[in-house]
Amino acid sequence: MGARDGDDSATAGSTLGYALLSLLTRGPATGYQLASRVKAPIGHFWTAKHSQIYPELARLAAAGWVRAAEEAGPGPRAKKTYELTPEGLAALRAWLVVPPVAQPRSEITLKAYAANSGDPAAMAALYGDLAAQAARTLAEYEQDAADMRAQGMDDPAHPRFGNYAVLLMGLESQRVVHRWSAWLAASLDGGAPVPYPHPPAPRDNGY
Amino acid sequence: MGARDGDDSATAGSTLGYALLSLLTRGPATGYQLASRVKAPIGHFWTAKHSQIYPELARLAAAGWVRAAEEAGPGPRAKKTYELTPEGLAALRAWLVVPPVAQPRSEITLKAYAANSGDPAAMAALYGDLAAQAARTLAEYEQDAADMRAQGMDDPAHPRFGNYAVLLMGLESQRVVHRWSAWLAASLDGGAPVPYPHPPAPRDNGY
DNA sequence: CGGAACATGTAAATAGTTACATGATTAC
DNA sequence: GTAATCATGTAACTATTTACATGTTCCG
Repeated sequence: MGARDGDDSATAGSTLGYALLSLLTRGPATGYQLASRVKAPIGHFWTAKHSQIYPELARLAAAGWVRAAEEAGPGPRAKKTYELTPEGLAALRAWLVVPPVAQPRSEITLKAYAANSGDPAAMAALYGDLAAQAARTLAEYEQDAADMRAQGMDDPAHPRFGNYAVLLMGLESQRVVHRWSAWLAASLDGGAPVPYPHPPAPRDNGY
Repeated sequence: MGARDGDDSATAGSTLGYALLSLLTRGPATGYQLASRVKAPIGHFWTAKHSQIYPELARLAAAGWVRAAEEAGPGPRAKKTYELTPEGLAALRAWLVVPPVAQPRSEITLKAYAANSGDPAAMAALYGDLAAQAARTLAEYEQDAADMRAQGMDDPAHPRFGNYAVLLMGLESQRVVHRWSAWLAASLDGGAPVPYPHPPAPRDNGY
């Protein structure tokens, strides 16, 4: 129970709800716009289809966390532009400092667990492709990160600092996928142990 | 449609189903044992509760991908020990070489996206804690990896090579979480741009 | 004129979590 | 004796995906 049953201050939200509130801190948007905003950069770590977004926005509105302004829209229904309310911002702020519990999931790692049961050549080809793909994505992200730094987005005071932080995590993740997939492909191809290319540790920054 | 409707060769499985088949390649097990096997090491990348595992095993048995041997069990019901059938192994092998599509999800990265909306000191504390936790987990995994290498598990011919591959991905992931969380904490604490401590690239291995 | 982008919804199904329910054996 | 471990299930709910449904405007 607990969710949206009259008492707005005790209302609990879903992860997607908070993701939408986060997106609305960048400015008002329609459900349609949120569906595209959810693609970059946070889409690398959380996704949702419009069929999940629309009902969730209705719940957020019912809880008083967002407010909709209606206009005549292109299709048969009214276009609704949502904005964050002060209550929504307060709810978001409270959620931000709760330690996260959700476990990460990775299908490529799951497949690697059963590597012994697969055809070694076919699996080496799969992981070789994944490594190549990760290398391309990595190059893209490195360019994006440089552009962002040029705009001062690496400053925590910049209103879109969060975009930069998420991009850096995406960049690091692609780097890991690249290195690990390439190692796995080489191991399966060679049929003998291949040492993992651990990078030397960078200097410590005190944490 | 297509799922388990009579024609066993065209049967499509769920990701959890394939995860259970993978676990059964390590030997027969009860649902209860699979629920603990799913914890380490693949639990870092895929989890399931027993309430999801039992019905899924029933579906796999109906599809002919696993076979159950019944014995009198401790509780009111019979204990069922499942083993992989040749059809199950064939299905697993077919799934292994299909490029994965599932997007990764990460709640800590999602929270970082909204970093500007949170209290900087509280968020720095949260990410500092996450960095410290990741450092502890990392040390554990490094010990585990060394033990596995001592047992020859880094050889792709070793029957539990997959465990080693998954552990390496876990290790790399913790390294990234540690470095990135510490960088984020330092940025939020300082209120000014902090350069990201990118490690120097290790030598290339051809992929 | 045809297709892409804009715009919003619902229905049905699958996936996953939390809570309920039962009972033996073993270790402290 | 009481808690943990072994062992299996179901019910209810929440989360997510896929498919259905509608209609405009703008670009080529």
